[in-house]
Amino acid sequence: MSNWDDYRFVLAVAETGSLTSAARQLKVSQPTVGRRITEIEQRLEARLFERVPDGYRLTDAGTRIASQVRLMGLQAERIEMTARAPETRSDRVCLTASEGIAHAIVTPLLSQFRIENPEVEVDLLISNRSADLLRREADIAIRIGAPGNDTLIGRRLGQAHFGLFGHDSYLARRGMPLMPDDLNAHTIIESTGDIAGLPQVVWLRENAPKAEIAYSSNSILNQMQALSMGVGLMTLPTYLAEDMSRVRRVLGDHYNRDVDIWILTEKRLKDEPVIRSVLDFMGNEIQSALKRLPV
Amino acid sequence: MSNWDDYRFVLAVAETGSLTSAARQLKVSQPTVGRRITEIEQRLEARLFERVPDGYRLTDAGTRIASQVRLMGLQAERIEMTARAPETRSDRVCLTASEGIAHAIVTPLLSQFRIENPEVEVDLLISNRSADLLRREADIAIRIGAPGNDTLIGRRLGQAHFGLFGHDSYLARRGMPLMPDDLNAHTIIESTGDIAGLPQVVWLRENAPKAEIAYSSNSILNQMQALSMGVGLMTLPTYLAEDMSRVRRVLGDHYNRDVDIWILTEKRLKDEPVIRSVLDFMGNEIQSALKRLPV
DNA sequence: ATAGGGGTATTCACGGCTGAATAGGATCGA
DNA sequence: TCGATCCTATTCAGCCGTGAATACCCCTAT
Repeated sequence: MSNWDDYRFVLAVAETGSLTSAARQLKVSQPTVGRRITEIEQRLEARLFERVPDGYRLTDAGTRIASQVRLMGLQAERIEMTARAPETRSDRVCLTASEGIAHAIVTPLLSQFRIENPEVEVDLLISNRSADLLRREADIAIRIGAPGNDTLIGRRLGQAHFGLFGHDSYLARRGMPLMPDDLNAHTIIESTGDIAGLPQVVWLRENAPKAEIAYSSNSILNQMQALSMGVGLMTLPTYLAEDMSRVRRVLGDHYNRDVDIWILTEKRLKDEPVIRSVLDFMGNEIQSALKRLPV
Repeated sequence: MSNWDDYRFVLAVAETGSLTSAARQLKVSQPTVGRRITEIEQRLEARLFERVPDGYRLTDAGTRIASQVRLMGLQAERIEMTARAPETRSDRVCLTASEGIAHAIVTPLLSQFRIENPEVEVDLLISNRSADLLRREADIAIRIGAPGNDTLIGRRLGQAHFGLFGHDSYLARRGMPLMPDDLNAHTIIESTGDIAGLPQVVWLRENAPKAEIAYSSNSILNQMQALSMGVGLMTLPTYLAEDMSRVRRVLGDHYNRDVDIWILTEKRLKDEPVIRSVLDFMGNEIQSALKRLPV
């Protein structure tokens, strides 16, 4: 990992198509650009540019890398923006939760919260990446699993229960699986992206390696849409399943996973009164909501 | 915009807490690190570190910037990963669309597509950032707006129509707004995050600057949940509104925005047969689905 | 053919960045 | 109180990366 600045040169050459014009743009000399490029090609052990008579052209590998570098450039710009932007701490609280938790638990609670605390504005950020707190894109997170980082603190609110579900139309067509092995002859709805690594998802994938995958997405709510169209079987927490019509649980105790739900915040924020009020309200309400759930 | 490499130094000092140990980690000398830090502080015109007796500590501004720099570091790592990873092209097609389009249009079409093309696996990525194609996290995007980048090509599929909607329970309680000005006495459901800048969202914000914001989120489907609980008024495309019960349109022609829907892909990909099949199927089906929509 | 305008590769003097050395401040424990 | 041990700031010789200059390659228009 050395010299990020070289990437700036890659970007310029990729954009302008020649060392000379890249040098003009970067306000350095042409030999310098040339050297930097060969240097980074050696470091990455990959040929990024093809030397053509009228300049430098991206190779296939180079194209792939250049698109990544472009993002790095955007991030560099964002840094400068952040530096120039004045420090703001709004009286607005940003809460983040996964799609499913937000849909079934947080959104219904939020309107109640607003009635009791009309002066607090709450913004709900749907996201499955737990980096959001550290990035300061959110102030409070409701997540599966304990704080993984020591700048975060939190409180365990209870458990969510996951089961495997199918729509009546699917089950009528394909029959009801009775044992985990039966899943290999079934069709499932798969999770990808940020939610691909959740334990309940991994279990299904490992126990039904031969099952056909009919639909895969990073969005639980969209998976539920596919579920209710009878596309396949799907892992679902009971708090989402109980509101769906004509969907029933399969495999019962053979597929039964419990996960801990936590409410988290950054250490620095925990004593701010606005944060505190959301933290306490949401914590208590979700805690009792989780207790009411079927197991 | 100069010398991205300085950010690497910022990161090291932020992590280690002193010039000396950062120098050790970066395998350069302590004065070099010190110079680079003061240099970038001057460039950004911001004090990133506080000089404390036992080293350098991030200031508040520094903390904000450091978290951005960390992302740049992740991106740098990703570049190196990309460079080392062998070129792979799976037979899986990744499609990306916004939450709402995915929910109402793409998911229903996907099961049909699978029946006609059982050999093609399609993965659906829900996202509102249009960078996904450039990042190569997805192969095909269905988006609002034309390709903004010349490595992308696409085809216009038609228009979606946006209106302002309220739930019966809300309208009974608060009355029906008749003119745009009336909105200032109403409560609205607001879009934040990636979808905050969409034209239909901006229109509402500008035309109802005094309206109370009852709920704000980056997820349309969660906003719809709030809408159906009668929390407030909300901007919605007709393809989502038509499936909601007890929700009716307000302001009629006074709030009426049309946006173009496009299907996009990267130039290099457009001739791959697998991509082609998804592109054609989705393009045609969405095109005729959009034509059937109420205006 | 040939001149001219695009480009890259190579050379070499030089200026700026680097690092070793050093001075000096703060804290801690004997 | 003093030495040890962290740390930063400053200095200055030396080296490395830079840029002007140049050779040369390729293409095109005259």
